[in-house]
Amino acid sequence: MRSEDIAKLAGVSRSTVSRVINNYPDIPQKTRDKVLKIIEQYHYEPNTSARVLAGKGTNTIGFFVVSLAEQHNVNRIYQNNYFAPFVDAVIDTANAAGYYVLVHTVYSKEDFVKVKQAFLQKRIDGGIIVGTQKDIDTVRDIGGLGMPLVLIDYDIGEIMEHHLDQNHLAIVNSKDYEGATAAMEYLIGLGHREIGFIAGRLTTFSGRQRAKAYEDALQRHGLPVEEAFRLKGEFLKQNAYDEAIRLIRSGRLPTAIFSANDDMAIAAMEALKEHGVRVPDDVSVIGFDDVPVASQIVPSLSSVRLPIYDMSREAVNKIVGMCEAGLSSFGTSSFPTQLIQRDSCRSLR
Amino acid sequence: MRSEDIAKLAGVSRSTVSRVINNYPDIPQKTRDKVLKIIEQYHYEPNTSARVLAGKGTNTIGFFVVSLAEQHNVNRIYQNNYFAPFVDAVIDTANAAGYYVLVHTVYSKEDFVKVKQAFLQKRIDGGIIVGTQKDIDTVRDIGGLGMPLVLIDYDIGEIMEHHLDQNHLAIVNSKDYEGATAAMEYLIGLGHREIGFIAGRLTTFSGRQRAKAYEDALQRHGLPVEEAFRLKGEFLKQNAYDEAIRLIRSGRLPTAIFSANDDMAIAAMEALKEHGVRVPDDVSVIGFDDVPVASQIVPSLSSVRLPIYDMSREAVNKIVGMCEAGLSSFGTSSFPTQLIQRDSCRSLR
DNA sequence: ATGAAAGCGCTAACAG
DNA sequence: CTGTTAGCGCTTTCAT
Repeated sequence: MRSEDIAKLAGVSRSTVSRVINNYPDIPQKTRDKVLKIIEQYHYEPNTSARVLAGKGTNTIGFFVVSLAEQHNVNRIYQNNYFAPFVDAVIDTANAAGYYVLVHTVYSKEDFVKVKQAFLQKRIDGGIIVGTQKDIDTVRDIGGLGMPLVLIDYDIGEIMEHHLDQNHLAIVNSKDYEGATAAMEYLIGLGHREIGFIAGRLTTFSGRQRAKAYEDALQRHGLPVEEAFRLKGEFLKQNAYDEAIRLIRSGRLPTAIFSANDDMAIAAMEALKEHGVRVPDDVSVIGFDDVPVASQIVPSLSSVRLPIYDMSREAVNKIVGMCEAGLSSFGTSSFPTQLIQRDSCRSLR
Repeated sequence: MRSEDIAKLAGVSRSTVSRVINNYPDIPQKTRDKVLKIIEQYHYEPNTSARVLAGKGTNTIGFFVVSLAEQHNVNRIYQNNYFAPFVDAVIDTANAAGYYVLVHTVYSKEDFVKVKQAFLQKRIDGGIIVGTQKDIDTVRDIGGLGMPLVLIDYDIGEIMEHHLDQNHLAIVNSKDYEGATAAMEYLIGLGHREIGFIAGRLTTFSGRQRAKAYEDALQRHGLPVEEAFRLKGEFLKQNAYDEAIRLIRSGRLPTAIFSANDDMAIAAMEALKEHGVRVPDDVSVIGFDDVPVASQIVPSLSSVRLPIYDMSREAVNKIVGMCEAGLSSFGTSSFPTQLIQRDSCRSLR
């Protein structure tokens, strides 16, 4: 069933059918109804490819989840408590806005060609990327295509510095620095002076912000900076677990550990537990992200809540705005986080 | 940049460019290289809409997640431990097979028109649906379109009974009946005779299978069938929590509870804990799905593991097979489950 | 207010 | 082996 068939059945021309479909104003109600009736009756739906080829948008956005470090992990992002909510929230919001969503995962540099192709082949009107590495090439590559792009968790400084075209680019972040600072102030307020840190991927903006907040807090309060207490977790459970074991074996433990995300905090807690170190009695632990499990484990994990739903909605709104109105809404939206106090931290006072 | 531009630059015709792109055999290496070089050089990518319009496939599959009961829950599927892994596994597998994935959520009957449109508008070559209700209309509607369709968790009996065209339809299930039976046998083997059940949505195939296995097990062992021990959870945490409270207040508890999924089992455990009922000391609990959290809570939850990754891969393989070769691979693939014993069940002997 | 016709970028007979 | 040509189904000037 093509528009021409509808046209014949309704006794009009294809142009008229097209006008009805696209809600052109100068068309009498009578004609409109006549055409609409046939369309209904035959369950006609215009062919998307033809419409796109004739100049319409695809009404589809791409959502790209970048997780380069997890390349060799079979249970990949769905074991990752950070990305899953973004995927769902973006889909929900975009669907509600009448957009289809093409979701693609990026585990390797090569996967990026698929992302680029999605744009270049005109499969999507615009795209959202989450988890981008501090890799200006990639951003320039994709951003240079001149198509609407929203980056979730990216340093606006990078963009400015490299003079990227900002007309179809937007950034959505969370206030990670503030959130991490809140976590540190909380621990310090509880009387902790020896505080360890499990770092995330420093190639991500949030990873760097959280690390910097840790360092700044120590310095601000004149607390000791122990290299041995600084673990490299890369946002991954396994790494955090291994590093925690190493720390335990070293014989010297801090009184508190701030982890750059909950997944790693939980992994570290497992390691501690297995070695007879009690949380929070011996060591306090606080995470980041406030993933659903955080409240379900024992002891429940204190954390910093990330407004993932708000961030996702903002990202979708921005991309839709750019796709439809050609709105060049450059700028960073930064969403506040919230300290969630639970049972994994104890006061030393 | 269009194929014509490439043609000019390479000194050939558009057809030749097309032949190179589509890997036609009868084209000399020299010509091929010449064209390929220009394509590389200009980062040319053929316009998907044009290719599709000219008869090619979209190389895109749709993945539709149906969760009708959660319509009014803001934190929807990403709070759902059952769907999230499917989403990710399908995307991963399809991406690896060179396919793009259009993901859409269905929370209401109206959302189904979006699903139908995705097919009718030729946005996808085929689709996978998970969570379909026992609603043959929907299946007939979508299946009647004549496009490749794979249903995850659906009763093949429904298909047969209604004489649906089976040439482009396949079903992928897990052995829920066997899995639920294993869970029941496990509890019974531990000496439990009063066993409660938290039912899932009986409109889903797995929901019905799990319920039937419960009933059959009781009957087979001549155990009492207490209506009061049969809770209606609809696969939702909140319902399970509320029902558990009701059961506790009734004053009579079974010695064990089999929950049709882990989310509900965990919710029930919370309710029990809040009312001073100890698990597994007072009541043993076993769930289904073996979601990641199951092993992380205290006590760790015994469960039945679902081979989500295998099911997803099979679904993708089937859909890809049907899309590419026009393979009419009708039939049901049914994947075995695995009983996972943890700390939430105790022996009464 | 509506129809005719050109064209979007590509593929696939058909010729040669 | 390669070029010419006719669509694929729709939108959109341009006429009328």
